[in-house]
Amino acid sequence: MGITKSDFFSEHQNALANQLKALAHPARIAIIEFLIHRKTCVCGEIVNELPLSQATVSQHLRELKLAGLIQGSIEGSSICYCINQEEFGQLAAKISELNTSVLNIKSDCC
Amino acid sequence: MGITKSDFFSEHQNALANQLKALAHPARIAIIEFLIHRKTCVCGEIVNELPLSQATVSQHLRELKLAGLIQGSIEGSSICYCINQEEFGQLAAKISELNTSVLNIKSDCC
DNA sequence: AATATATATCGTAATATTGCGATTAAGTAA
DNA sequence: TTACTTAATCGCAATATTACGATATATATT
Repeated sequence: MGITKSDFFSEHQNALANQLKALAHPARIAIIEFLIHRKTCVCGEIVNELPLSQATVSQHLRELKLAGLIQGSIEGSSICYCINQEEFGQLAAKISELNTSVLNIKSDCC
Repeated sequence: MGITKSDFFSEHQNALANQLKALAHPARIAIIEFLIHRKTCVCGEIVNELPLSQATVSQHLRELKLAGLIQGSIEGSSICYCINQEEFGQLAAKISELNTSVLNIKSDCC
């Protein structure tokens, strides 16, 4: 990302930016949508759903996991992934809050 | 961002990823929050609010504008910025929709 | 134990982002 | 016109991301 000056921004600004960044890739959105579509935990099928190599998919899963948006548990020889509903809900709530504030703005010049 | 294989993902996945990416930086969140806090269009003060150079802030504003999240209009010798409430609302709605679907998942294994 | 399957990690090349100084462009004021 | 102000753009260096082949790890099966 280049030299991001995180130190100069607030904790919540950095935290929100990090979670949004985790979601801000088509492959990772596709993963989330797949997990949503299946409505349960998904074991070992995600790689086949994406037009990317196994290594790359694993990396994307890792980033979603690091951001707390998904979680995985070992299930036999494969790994089950599901969305962390709590975290995802909190992220959605933050965006919703921002939007509520946005709706309070009376823009009269732009 | 490296070689992102946008071609292999759907239009809406790429579009959502792009808007999220625009928001996924602490400086750009700070800009949005500043515009929210002021509750009106803001002319020529944004540079002073951020711990970044004028050139860098201008770049961040450009990215937010490109993503449609803010808009600017020339006002004398400076430029007034405000949030594009319509676009921002649509982004928030998409996240909210995703979250609604997430809440429908019954995760029983993770 | 040996093999097969599933996933993570390493190493690396290609590309993108971040940040800033310097410059440009365009309006305002003198 | 000249000087001042404000914001965009250029060019570049530093750093981050993306993607993948190769390899490692860990469990399951034979």
